[in-house]
Amino acid sequence: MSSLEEVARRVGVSTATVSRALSGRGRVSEATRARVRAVADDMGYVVSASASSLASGRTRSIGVLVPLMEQWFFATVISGIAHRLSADGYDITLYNVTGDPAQRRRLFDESLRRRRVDGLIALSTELDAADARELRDLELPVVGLGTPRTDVPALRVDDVAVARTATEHLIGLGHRRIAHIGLDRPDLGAFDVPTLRWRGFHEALADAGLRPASLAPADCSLDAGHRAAMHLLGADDPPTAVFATSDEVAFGTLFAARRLGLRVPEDLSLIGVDGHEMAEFFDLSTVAQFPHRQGERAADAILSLVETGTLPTDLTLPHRLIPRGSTVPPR
Amino acid sequence: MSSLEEVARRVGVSTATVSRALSGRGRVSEATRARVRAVADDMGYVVSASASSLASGRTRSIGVLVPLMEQWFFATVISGIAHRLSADGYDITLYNVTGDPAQRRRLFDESLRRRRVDGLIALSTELDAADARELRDLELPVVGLGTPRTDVPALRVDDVAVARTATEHLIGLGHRRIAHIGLDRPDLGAFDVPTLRWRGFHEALADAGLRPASLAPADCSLDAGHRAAMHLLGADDPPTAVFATSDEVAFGTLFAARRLGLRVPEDLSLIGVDGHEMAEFFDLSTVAQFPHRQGERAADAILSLVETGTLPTDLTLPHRLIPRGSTVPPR
DNA sequence: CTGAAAGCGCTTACAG
DNA sequence: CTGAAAGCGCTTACAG
Repeated sequence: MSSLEEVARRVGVSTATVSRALSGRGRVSEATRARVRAVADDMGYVVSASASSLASGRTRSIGVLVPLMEQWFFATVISGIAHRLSADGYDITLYNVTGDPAQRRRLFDESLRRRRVDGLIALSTELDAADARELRDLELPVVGLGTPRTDVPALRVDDVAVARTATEHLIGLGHRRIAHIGLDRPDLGAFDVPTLRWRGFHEALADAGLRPASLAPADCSLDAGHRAAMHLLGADDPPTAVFATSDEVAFGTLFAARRLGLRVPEDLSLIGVDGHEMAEFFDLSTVAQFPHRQGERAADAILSLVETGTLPTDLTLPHRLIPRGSTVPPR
Repeated sequence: MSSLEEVARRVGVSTATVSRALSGRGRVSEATRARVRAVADDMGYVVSASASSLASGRTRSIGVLVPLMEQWFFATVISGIAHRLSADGYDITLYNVTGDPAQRRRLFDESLRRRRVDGLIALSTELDAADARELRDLELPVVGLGTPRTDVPALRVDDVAVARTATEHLIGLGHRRIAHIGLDRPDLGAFDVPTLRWRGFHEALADAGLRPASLAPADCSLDAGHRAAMHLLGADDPPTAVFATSDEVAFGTLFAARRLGLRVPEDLSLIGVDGHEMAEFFDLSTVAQFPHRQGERAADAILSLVETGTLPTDLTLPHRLIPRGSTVPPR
């Protein structure tokens, strides 16, 4: 015997009424609703997710596509998403997207087709036109966060402005030989985060009549930052200031500087991006972007899309310069 | 019309046969199976998660209870879990457990009762007898990881041994005034991780005929470690060595030492626990415990419990001393 | 090896 | 406001 049926029997109403009373959809008299609630609570009854999903077509679960969940930034975004979703009674299903194309195919062709989620948040995941079409065919709403500009709507910080802010901070302090550790030789037609930061860096320098001292390639990890910085700072005539594309890259740069006997900020000014919790301890200047809040905003957006079919009007994410001891005028 | 029905119609067999062919359960001739597969692939057909779950009682999803997912340690464990689960076609549902008792009640009384998952991995979450009973009533298999000793089976590192290893390393170097930054005044009846590490620390000192120089309280975060260390190291007659209960606490200690003008390792030897990626850059000695692998092991265990009803025989997790530059003999 | 049919536990038009 | 009943899309004994 189904439990809903048991509740109905005990209260003396139909299963339809119990369903309405418990879900809040459809009209039920206040008295009936109260009795149903009381009996259900007493029995410890909760609707079965799969039965409810099958009948209603809604799962009350949101999927999150995430590339590197060990990184502080993504872990913090996910925490923000979870915080907001659980407040609305939604579950969160994690899909770890690796670089492996076969795994990615399986994700799109199988996992998402199983319809276990009502909507999707894609974190820094590149969705090409085919992906976007597939999601549209599945009628699966998506919201991106830090995704390159594609056909799917996305929340974004203005990464060009972020990079300009950081770079102009260094210029304003009097630096003239400024290097970037982030993306090298970007595809100028691209709109991914590292490319946009590269662009902002170049624009700020150009506006000031400066040319980049050098550009060291690195992805966003500590390790890559460290390697790039060892290379950059170990060369002849190193820059007096570095704009790192993330705080983790900046940490790597810090370790490299220390190993090379360069002092920060005396010999080298350094600024990152993110507002990493450890940046404060390193006394690292940064452009903060509040990832926990970003997660909440992304959750708001996907819930709005799933429940009302509309997106919040403002999809812009804030950022803020936080100057600390790692950036000073050059000697 | 249901899609399974559509596949059946196209192949010219019953839906029962399609179901068997696609799931691999029950006998189907190889020829039939191949035709069904081909048509299903061609149509892009994938079973509906909710329909399949409702009919079979299995969700192919595992829930993960996690207290602090922003922390590197937990994020890395989850990544290991996800890696292993996705290889077996299982989804992962994240349940963020906060300190809020109401949220915790909701988790047990509602979320888990919805039966959206086949099993549960509890990360460092204290499950009391009532929780364990509730899970048993729900017939929801659980495996703990880093959970205090309770009624639920759990994978564990031997935390007493971990702490002994770290402490004996310091003693072996010749230190006599050794402090612990971790738990202060533990409940000696408890078996949670910080308490066990506290115990190992004390045992190692006692065996060497030493007494703890001091004990500074801290939870496992960078911030708490920093605060505790400022207090401990700023006092008269500071210790010559510190055993920090985690690498993040050790980082906080490192920042505190720097702020107080103490040099590591010249003025202070320092060792942590975890094997944090950043420990290498800080040249921090540590007792590594391989969280990614822990996640995989936990996933293995819950899958085994869900699918065969048995646990792997060995639930012990390894650890290993990694001596680095932060620990040297005292002056 | 395969099919007919019941059933998993809900939700939701439809009718009153 | 409430109920009878169909239906959501599968799985699985049962029978052959």
